[in-house]
Amino acid sequence: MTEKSSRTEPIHARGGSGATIADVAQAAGVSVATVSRALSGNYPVAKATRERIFRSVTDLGYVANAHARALAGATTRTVGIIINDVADPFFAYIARGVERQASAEGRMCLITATHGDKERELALVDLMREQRTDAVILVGGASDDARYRKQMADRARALDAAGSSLVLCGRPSLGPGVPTKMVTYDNEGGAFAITDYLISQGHRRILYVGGPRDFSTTASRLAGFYRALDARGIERDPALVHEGAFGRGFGYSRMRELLDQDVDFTAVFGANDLVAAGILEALEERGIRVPQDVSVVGYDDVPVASELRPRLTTVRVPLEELGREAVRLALSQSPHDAGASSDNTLTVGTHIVIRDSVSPPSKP
Amino acid sequence: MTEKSSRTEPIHARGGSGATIADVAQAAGVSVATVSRALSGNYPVAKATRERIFRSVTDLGYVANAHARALAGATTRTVGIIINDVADPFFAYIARGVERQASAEGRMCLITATHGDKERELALVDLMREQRTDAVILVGGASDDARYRKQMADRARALDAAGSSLVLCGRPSLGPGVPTKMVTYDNEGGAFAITDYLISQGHRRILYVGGPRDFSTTASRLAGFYRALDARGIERDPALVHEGAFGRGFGYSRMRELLDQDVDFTAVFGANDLVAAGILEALEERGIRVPQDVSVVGYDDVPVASELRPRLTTVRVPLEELGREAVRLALSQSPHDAGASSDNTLTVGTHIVIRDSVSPPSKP
DNA sequence: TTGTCCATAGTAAACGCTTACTATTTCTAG
DNA sequence: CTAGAAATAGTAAGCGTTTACTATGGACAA
Repeated sequence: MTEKSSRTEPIHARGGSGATIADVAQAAGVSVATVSRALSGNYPVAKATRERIFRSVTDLGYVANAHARALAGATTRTVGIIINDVADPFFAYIARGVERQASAEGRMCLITATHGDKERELALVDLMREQRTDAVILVGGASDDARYRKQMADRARALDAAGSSLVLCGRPSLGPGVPTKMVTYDNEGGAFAITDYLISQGHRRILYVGGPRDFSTTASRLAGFYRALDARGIERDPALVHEGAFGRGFGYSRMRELLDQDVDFTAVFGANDLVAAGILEALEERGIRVPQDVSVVGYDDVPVASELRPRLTTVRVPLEELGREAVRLALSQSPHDAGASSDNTLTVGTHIVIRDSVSPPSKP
Repeated sequence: MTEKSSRTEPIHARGGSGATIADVAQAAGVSVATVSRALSGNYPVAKATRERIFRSVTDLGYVANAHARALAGATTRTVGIIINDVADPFFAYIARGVERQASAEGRMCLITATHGDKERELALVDLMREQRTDAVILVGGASDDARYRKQMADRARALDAAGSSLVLCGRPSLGPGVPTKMVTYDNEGGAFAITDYLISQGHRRILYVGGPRDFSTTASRLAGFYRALDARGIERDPALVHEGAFGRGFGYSRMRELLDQDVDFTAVFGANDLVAAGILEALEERGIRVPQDVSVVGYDDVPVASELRPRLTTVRVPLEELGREAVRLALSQSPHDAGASSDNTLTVGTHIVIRDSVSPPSKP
């Protein structure tokens, strides 16, 4: 019996942390190596021995120390996900997809929130790096900032060097040569489709409200919006485009202002469903009927869209699917993207769902 | 130079995991101990040395290995939270509170979901135990099952023995003597208040719909409901109570059945807002006006409640606050509850919020 | 009988960090 | 000037696992 294995009480007496593998080994009368093998099952252990070990495990209520395991072994079986806000349905559904797929692949899921703070986002990536997660999934649009891009690219490289990977989910590439994987949805296409639908119903003066300025998501949706106008030969009118923020509050207050200013329009494109909800509220408050007097559409198709009255016509984004795919891609062995679009970037489609908030304009 | 410090490449060449503290030490020309001290800042290090070290750290893109740190040091700076579903707003708001408070206290947050599976819940507690989280927060009602209770009690003891703690959030105690902390909200009181409000408006025949049978949350809400009836001398009618599930779908389908059966009632108490949303939908479908023909109330005051038309009168539960408090309590040094209610159990209040879904009954 | 091979089990060296001791300077007081 | 106290650095012993090597004892073939 060596000195080491003879200790019976922890040296630092750290509040009596639970049983260790050594305790189990002692109780079962075998070496720690044998216990480790019996537990991981990747090496033959005699049946009788194994049973004795398992009995000791339950008797002692032993669970392995994940940190020791991570330190000694290879992988941590954890994926990290960074979102804006846990309670925002857009992110919550993506997180659900990530959580489900991760747990289906036997991983835990470390969820953190940036609350929209870019610096915090960078810090969180580092935190996940410290945790040695198998992958880190970065969700949601990104602001267009060169310094930020460079910093994130550095982290992508560090993650890559450590055998992990950075998955960009619904946000633009960090540039060629930066080792990332990407899963996105057809933002521009959805915006095009729903704008075109509005036009096909006879609308010509369409207000675009919401979405932060210089933000990738806003840029794509606006691009689709403009493309639809251009395709039908409708002039772009800057007075009709009102960026600002995502969120119900923004939709409500900006719509009120616009109503006060007597702008001429027959339909409103809310940058997302929450903005559209705010728009609907402002409209309702002024006694303007939807869709009889003005039509409204949103984007994302989160549950509010169908709670609203009238039910909101919007663009469906397969949020949960997006999260699932992000994990699949992250955990797949495919090499990272090293530039030109390889199969490391996956795009899921969007489509419009027609409900009750659009009709032909009353004043044609 | 010892053998150990002379190694320059990792023995297992594990896909080139990032720089280690030894690399930083070498680059800065000091010992690892000094680097460790400079980084944690809990021991004096000469200014020049410290600067040299920090320079090497950024040069190498070094971040500490959280697992090694957890293994060597005391705490993991992580709290675990177990909820039903990330995308259910009830849980999402609690999770947001947890996430915010945890990050305010410099902790990470491990979020997992049970999808309503009791076995999975037990397994998740073990997973968190493996992760050696500083605390594990268990959210939401629990089913009343002796075997389950015993198993969870065992885990509470194990967690306690390991210096961590189990926080029960919005669920009943595991019994006297089990070391847990609790934060709850006044479920019964809220149900009483809103039922009493309905009665004060003149309602006598009130339907109660939703909530799983043998579930702690359902039990408390029903208790409050009954207490209000009793207080006003209204007879309890079993035909008016319809347990089943939380969720929009249940509210919708059960309400349809009830409507077909011609049950006599003037108001409906939805076990939560989602159930109430389903109820509203079924009512709308049949052309029954709310609140003119029947009044409806919900519980929780999640965002849907104010999206609905009519806006739902409901009971406000300070969800985010609940999550925050759970973390505060978990991380506080107060000893665990060892039986009789000590200050380890905290109850936050609920109150009704009156909106547009209730009016006096038309047929009095 | 002897030599081989297989099934099991044990030994001990990492993994990357923290921290109790120890060692070396450099001050500061007497 | 010098003893003793700071201030600053280094050494090395863990922390709880995994796993490459070794060791042991039969079973089995020759």
